[in-house]
Amino acid sequence: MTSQPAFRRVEPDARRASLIEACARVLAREGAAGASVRAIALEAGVSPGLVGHHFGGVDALIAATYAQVEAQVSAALDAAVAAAGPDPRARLNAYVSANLLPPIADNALLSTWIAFWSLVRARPEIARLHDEQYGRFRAGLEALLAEAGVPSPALRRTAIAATALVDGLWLELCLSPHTFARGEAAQIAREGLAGLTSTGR
Amino acid sequence: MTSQPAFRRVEPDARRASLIEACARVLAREGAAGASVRAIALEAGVSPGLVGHHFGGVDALIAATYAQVEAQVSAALDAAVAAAGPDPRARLNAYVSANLLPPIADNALLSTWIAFWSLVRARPEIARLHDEQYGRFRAGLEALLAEAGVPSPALRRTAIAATALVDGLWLELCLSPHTFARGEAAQIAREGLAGLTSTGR
DNA sequence: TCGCTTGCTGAACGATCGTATAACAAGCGC
DNA sequence: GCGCTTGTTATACGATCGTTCAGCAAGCGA
Repeated sequence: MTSQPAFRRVEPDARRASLIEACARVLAREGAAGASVRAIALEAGVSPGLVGHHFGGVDALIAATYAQVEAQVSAALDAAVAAAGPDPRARLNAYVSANLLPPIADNALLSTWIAFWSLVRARPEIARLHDEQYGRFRAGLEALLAEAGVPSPALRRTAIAATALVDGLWLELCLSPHTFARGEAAQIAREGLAGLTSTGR
Repeated sequence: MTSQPAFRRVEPDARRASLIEACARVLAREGAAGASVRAIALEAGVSPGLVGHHFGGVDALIAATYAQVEAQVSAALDAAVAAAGPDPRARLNAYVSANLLPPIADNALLSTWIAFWSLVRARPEIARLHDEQYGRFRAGLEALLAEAGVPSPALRRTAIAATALVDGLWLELCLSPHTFARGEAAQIAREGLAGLTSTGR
C-alpha cells in the first residue's frame, strides 16, 4: 500500500495566488480582526510558515490581496463599460451601477473591501494602495463624465460626488444588507448620477 | 512628608465616561486593531482590570463608546438644524453639510467611526447599534426632505442616496485627507444634494 | 533509481491578547 | 480617629498572535 504524499509542491506563483484567495475569504468571513496567519493558512490548507516564506509577513499578504481584489473589480468595471456599447451616457451608467451589481456587489467582496478600509489608517502601505485605487477609479469616472458632456470645471467635483455616492451605497450594502437590495442600490445610484450631472455646472 | 495617594476613587459614572473617552481616543489614533484593554487603560491612566470591572468586557466598552460618539454627532446635527432657522431648504442643507464640517468632520471622530464600521461584521451587538444609528439618521433626513417639498414616493430613495453621498465623502475624508479639504467636501455635498432633490420624482 | 533542489512543515519563541481574582487603600460615615 | 464600603491595583492564567528556522520530503533531471 502506497501512502499518498503528505503535501503537494506547487510553483511559487500558484501558491501565492492560492494564499491570496484564502486571505480574501477569511477577510470576508471574519473581518480584519480574524485575518491571522494561522487562520489564513488553515483556509488555504497549508502550514502557517508558508505565509512568511512566500510573502515575508502577513502585512505583505494583505496588501497583495488588496491589489488582487482591486484588479478584479477594475476588470469587471472595464468589462461593464465595454459591454454598454458606444453611447456615452450608457457607458457612464454602466461604470457606476456595475459597482452595485454582481459580481462586484458580492457579499464576500464587500466585506473584504471594508476590512481593507479598516487597515488604511494603521498601515501606510495599505494607505498608499488605497490612494492609488481611489485615484484610478475617479480618473476613469472623470473620463466617462467628460464623454457624457459634463463641462470641464465641474468634472472633478462631480466625479468626487459620484464616487462618494457609490462608496456610500456600497458601504451600507455591506454593513446592513437588509436595508435595501442590490438591485435597488444600483437604481438609486443611476438616479443619483442623473441628478448630479444635470445640475453640474 | 505626606505621600500623595496612589490613585483617586471616582464614582462609577464618571469613571465610565473617562474610559469611554479614552477608548475613543485610542480608536482614533490606532484603529480597531489597537484598541486593546491595556492600551485603553493606559490612555485613561488606570489599570487594565478597571475595564472589566466597569463594563464586564472590552466589547461592551466599545459598544458604549459607539453609542456615546453617535449621541454627540446626533446632538451636533440637531444643533446645526436649529441654528439654520425656519427655511426648510436651509435646514436640510445644514443637516447634510454639518456632517462634513467641524466638529463632526474631526479627524479623530472620523477615524473612530471607521473603526466601528470595521467591527460591524464581526460583532452582532455593534451591528445592531449601527442599524439603529443609520435608521435614525435616515429618518431625520427624510423628515427634512419632506419639509423641503420632496414628494413622498421619492422620499426613501432620495434619503438613501443623500446618506450614501455623505457617508462616502466622510469616508474618503477619513481615508485620504489630502484628496480634498473639509470645506470642499461640504460644498460638494450641498451641490450634490441639490442635484438629488431636483430630479427626485 | 538516485541525488539535488527547494517548496514545505511543524515546533518553538517571545509578545500580547482578554479575563479573573485576591489584596490593597481611598475616603465617607460615625 | 476608626472601621467599612468599594473603587482600584497588580498579578496570574491560558489562548493566540507574528515570526523564525532546522529539517523533512516531493518530484524533477540525470
